[in-house]
This record gives sequence, structure tokens and C-alpha cells, in this order.
Amino acid sequence: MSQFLLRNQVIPLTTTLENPNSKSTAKQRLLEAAMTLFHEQGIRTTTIADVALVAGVPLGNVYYHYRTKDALVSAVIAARHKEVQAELELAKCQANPLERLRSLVKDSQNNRELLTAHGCPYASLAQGLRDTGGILAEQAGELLRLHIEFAEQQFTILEKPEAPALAADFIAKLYGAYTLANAMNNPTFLDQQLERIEAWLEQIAARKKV
Amino acid sequence: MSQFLLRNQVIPLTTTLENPNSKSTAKQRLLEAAMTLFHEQGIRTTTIADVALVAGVPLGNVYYHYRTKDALVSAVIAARHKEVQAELELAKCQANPLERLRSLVKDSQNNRELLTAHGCPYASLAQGLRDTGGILAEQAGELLRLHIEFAEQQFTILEKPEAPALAADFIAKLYGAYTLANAMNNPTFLDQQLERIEAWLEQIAARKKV
DNA sequence: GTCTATACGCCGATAGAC
DNA sequence: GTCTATCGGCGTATAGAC
Repeated sequence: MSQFLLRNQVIPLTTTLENPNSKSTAKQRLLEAAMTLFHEQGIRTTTIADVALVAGVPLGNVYYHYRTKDALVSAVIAARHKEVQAELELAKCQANPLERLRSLVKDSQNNRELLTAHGCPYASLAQGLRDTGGILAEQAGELLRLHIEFAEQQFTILEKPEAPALAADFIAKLYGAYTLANAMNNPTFLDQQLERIEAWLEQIAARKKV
Repeated sequence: MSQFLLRNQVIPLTTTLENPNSKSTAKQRLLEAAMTLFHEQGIRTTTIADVALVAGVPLGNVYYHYRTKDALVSAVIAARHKEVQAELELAKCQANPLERLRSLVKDSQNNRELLTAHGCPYASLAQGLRDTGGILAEQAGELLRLHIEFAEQQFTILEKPEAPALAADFIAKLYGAYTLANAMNNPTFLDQQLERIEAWLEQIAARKKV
């Protein structure tokens, strides 16, 4: 396929972060670059050379830190896993379940540009690896399950007997909003849906127990 | 990247459909093969050789019918566009708006395996072309807009003042269910969500006008 | 119009100097 | 540990016989 269609000629949005006084190791910079580029461009579209360039590391050196591209993908999944867990731990600091669930919506609002431009990094990882059928696809799918489980816990605390179904609804609403906003390249659409999701959460929380 | 991760060594699920007595032209078979493979494997992962193999056409011959891979992608988008319009026209044959909306859910139920295994073909097209920033990405995004507009029409006929928001909710629910079922590789999850979407539709339709 | 052979560039991965 | 040079294979696209 022509380069025009499938590869950005332009320099990636995230230019070299190389900060001389930063103590970050080459390995860390490579991981961060890969996380960003895999999200922005997709795994297959991103070359090792791209990652090396953004991380400010010579091409051949990448293979010293990550023996194959697969290893790099695997490391990115692990890092995203930690990222989600950290997000959920932070959410748990909120006073009550409703606020904890709302903080997921707030996180989405804070990342509206990124989500609209490139979609959800977790779903994108999972989708990009689905065809491979390997263990990596399973691990990527696990990222979404973490969100669902968290939501289920909160709805359970709210004493909703249909907690599992509500959790599925909640996360599906979120991911559906990401998908549509991204496909239509419309951040306003995302804003509107997030507002409605928040309203829905409040309504569910206020609802009398059955 | 190693072949193991990013390419299926195995023969595509859709093997050569070459039916001797079928009158289908090579160009038609190429288009159908591309539609299937782009959905099953993604655009970038699918090579011209893959398409040629499945269509039963010699490699070099592909370029006689479609001058570049971009041209093939463009043709696939146009075909998907027709496909959606046909689906919506068929839905409009239903007696009332509620049934018309439900027929979208039924369509999803009928395609549960495909949707779970490979995700929504329209969203996947749109996402796969988003990075390119070209006109193709816009056209792919239009596919989803068709669904939203259709839903909005039906909610309007149902005299819902919040028809646009309800339409967005409805389609977002659907696409969210696709995304999660695909990422977690869980057809049962899709079934459950589709059931809940149908129940939600009925509840909205039955709701007294405000 | 149909087919084979091949040019050309890109990318993952390695070799080996320092 | 760091870097340069390069291999080998694949994928798009073309040349040119029939």
C-alpha cells in the first residue's frame, strides 16, 4: 500500500522527549515511546525505527533492551496493566461508590482529545492483537475486564442486585462513546455522551433498592 | 516483528470461494475477498497477495482491476456503505419505529460470531483508517453516522424530544457491546448486552411522553 | 484482458566494531 | 553497554509476454 495511506510521513506528534537532565534510562524511554506510538499509530504501523527515534536511541540498541518487537509489545501491555490498576486505586480513594465510578468518567473527560484522536488505548491494544490469537491478546483483553470488575464492585457496594449487568452497561457505554467519537472524529460527541453517562450513574445510584 | 505475532500463518478462514459455475467476475470476487479479509485481519495486515489468493486471481492481475491498494480500500468502503443502506432500507419495512430499531439488534444477534471474533466491520474500517487522515477516514466514519441518523429518525417518529441523544445512546450501547465482546473474545457477553439493549428500547418506547 | 517474473523499498533482526 | 552497517524476507507495484 502506498505510504500516503498507511503511514504518516510526518514526524510523530510526540517528538523526542529526550530531556538531558532527565535520569530516565534508555529502556524506560523506549517503553514510553512504544506506549505512545502504539496508541497513536497502532502496533503494526509503528516500526522499531519509529520507537527508537522518539526515544532518542539508536536503532540497533533497541534490541539490546527488548530482544524482539513482541517483547516490546508485551512490556507495553504490562505497563498499561499497571496504569489501569493505578487509576482504579486512585478512584478507590473517593468517599463513596458513586464518586468512584464518576472518577472513571472524569478521567475520560480529561483525556478527551487523546480518546477522540486515537481511541481508547486499552481497546486499541486488544483489537490490534486479536488476530494473533496468542497470549498477548488474552492479556490485552484483561485490561478491559479490570474496568468491568471494578465497576461491579462499586455497584455491589451500592447494593444493586444486578451489579454485574450494570457494570457491563456502564463500561459498554464508555467504550461505545470512545469508539464513536474516534470513528467520527468528534470530541463534542464524546463530551455529550460522558455527560449522559454521569447522569445515568446518578440516577442508578439514587434509585430505590428493588 | 516476528511473523508469529502479527500475521496468521494459517490459511484465512474464508478459503477460496471460486465457484466454477458462478458468473461472478474477477473484480467482484476481489472486492468480496477484500471486504472479508479487511474485516477478519485488518487492512494493513491483509496483503494484496492474500486478497488475490482468496479471490482465486493471480497476484499481478489485481492491479488491472484496482490500480493501487488504496483504490481497493476505497471500493470496500463504498460497498460497506451500500451494505448499511440496504440494511436500513430493510429495517424500514418494519411496521413501527420500535420494530425498526429492534431489527438492528436482531442483525447483531445474527452476526454474533463474526462480531465477537472480529469486531464491527464498520468501526474497524474507520479505526484502521483514522491515522491516515485522508478522505478515506472521513468516508469510513460516515458509515457510523448512517446508523445514528437512522436511529434518530425512529426516535423522532416516536415523538421523543431527546431523539438525538437517545440515538447516540442506542448506537453507543451497540458499539460498546461489540468492542467489549471482541476484546474479551466473549460471545455470551454480546448476547447479554443485546438482550439488555432490546429491553431498554422497549422501555423507552413505552415511556410516557414528557 | 490474463498471467509470470521481478524491481524496489521497508522493516525486523543480527553481526560485530568500539 | 553502545552504536553502525547490513542481511534476509516480505509486500506493493510494474514490466512485458501471451
